[in-house]
Amino acid sequence: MRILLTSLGAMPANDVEALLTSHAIAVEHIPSAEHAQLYARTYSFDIIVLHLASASTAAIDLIGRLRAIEGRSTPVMVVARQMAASDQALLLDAGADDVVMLPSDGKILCARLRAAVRRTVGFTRSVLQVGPVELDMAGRSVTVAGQPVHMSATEFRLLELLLLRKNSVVRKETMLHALYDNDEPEIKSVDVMIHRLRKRLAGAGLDSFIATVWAAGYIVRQADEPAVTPTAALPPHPRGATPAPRRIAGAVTQ
Amino acid sequence: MRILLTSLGAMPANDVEALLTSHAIAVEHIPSAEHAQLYARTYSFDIIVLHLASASTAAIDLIGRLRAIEGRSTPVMVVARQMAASDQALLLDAGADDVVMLPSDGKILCARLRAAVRRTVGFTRSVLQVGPVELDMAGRSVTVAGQPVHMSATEFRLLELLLLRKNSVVRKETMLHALYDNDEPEIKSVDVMIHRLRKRLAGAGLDSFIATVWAAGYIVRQADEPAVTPTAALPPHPRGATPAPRRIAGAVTQ
DNA sequence: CCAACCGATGCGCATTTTGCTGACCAGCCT
DNA sequence: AGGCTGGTCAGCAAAATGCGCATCGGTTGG
Repeated sequence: MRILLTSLGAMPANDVEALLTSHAIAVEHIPSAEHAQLYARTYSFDIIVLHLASASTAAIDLIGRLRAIEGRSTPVMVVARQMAASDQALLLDAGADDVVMLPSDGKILCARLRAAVRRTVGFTRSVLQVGPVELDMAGRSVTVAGQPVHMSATEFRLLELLLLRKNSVVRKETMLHALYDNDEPEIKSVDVMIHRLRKRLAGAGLDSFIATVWAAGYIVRQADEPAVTPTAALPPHPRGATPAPRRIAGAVTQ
Repeated sequence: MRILLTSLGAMPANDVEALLTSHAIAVEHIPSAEHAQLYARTYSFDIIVLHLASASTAAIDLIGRLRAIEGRSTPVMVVARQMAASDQALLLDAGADDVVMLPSDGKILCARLRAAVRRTVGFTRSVLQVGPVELDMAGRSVTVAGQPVHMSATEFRLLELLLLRKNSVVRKETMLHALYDNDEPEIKSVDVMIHRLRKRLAGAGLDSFIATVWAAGYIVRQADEPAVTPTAALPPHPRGATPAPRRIAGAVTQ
């Protein structure tokens, strides 16, 4: 964990440094806030600890500037000796991730440092991607090669289903069951929805993204790791490849 | 801001509830931790406040389970009356986002709540900013392009909800639950509220800030940051499918 | 090798679902 | 009393959906 420790004004942060180092946490102590900004801009830290005397406007500005550094994700923790409650609230609202009053227990300070660092990592947006198609589950949006593509609700859910089950055949009955809670329409509607979905994708310049598996369903194949070119590698039809004449066995998802 | 308040064991959290409500923060108080888990699984909250007596293993388990609910990492704040430093550190390392000792100043508690919530959704200050819109969670004020815009209480909470959930679709049912503690009105009221909120923003010269996602809800999208997308450039494809509608409808980005 | 068959595809229309907007009325707080 | 707020309703507009029908294409059996 890389920690940048600095202070504003004439605050000696030596005691804080001693407290942290005594808990086996290495800090980089830059006494001048100006230098600290340069430092944080050049190198990357997990957290910035700011030793303050009061909640001055200069301090609030500094918090804002430190947070804005490096893709605005570095957490800032403020330590101070004495501070009014309203000032603490002010600093928190201004962007400080935590405010700790000194003297503080070393264990707590370290745990708070870890907590602040842990929080800022891990922004995962649920995006399914297969080839040029990206589907944002949270934002309910689809892009093909970066271009946004409009989808109706059912089309979206259908594409979501196919992407979740990529590389395996999805049967029409499965789609019907997944798309409708109850009151399922005729199975033919699935064909129509597939057709409409294909038309949407074709409108974005993407053809044959959803493949038809005859008498089984549909499939979206992941094309990454292109050791073999799937377009050319599709044999017309291996005549004797299917020993079972009527039932097609294979990777069929329920 | 949607807050779930619960406690472990026989801890009455009524004083915490009173403290928060006295600061105009609405909480949902579920006395039983078991029920609270079910509740958090069903609805989505911005933060879970957990009233503890001590750092028991049950408490640590509960924190882990609450955090893991529904994929979305809901922040958990622990409030307690007295606790050893090592126990506080334990809870923080177990996944708690903040630990506050009671009695605490209401201002600080609220500011810490705001800080914990905004961190987990990607904001850096308690002033939520998306495009020209700035919403001050602490000051309960809204500005559009620097100009203050008056909002009613419901409109403010609705906008706050949309901003906290930026880039993800908010369903109408979620809004209904977030806007009303009990006695929910009909779902159609959400349409009207959105309409009124849009009219406020339009009065400040801002159009199509809140986009409709058909059959799903509403969304506020943040224009993507200057991060360039070096996607393989596809030749411009002929498209006549999207004739640029007057009103943004459906799952279309931007 | 050919033809019949059956599933897949394409298209258009009528219907249903969903969203938008203005209006009305009932509380509530000045 | 009067304005602000908030819930409900009705009418309208738009999007989405289901289905019928025609056609295409592969599979299969002779």
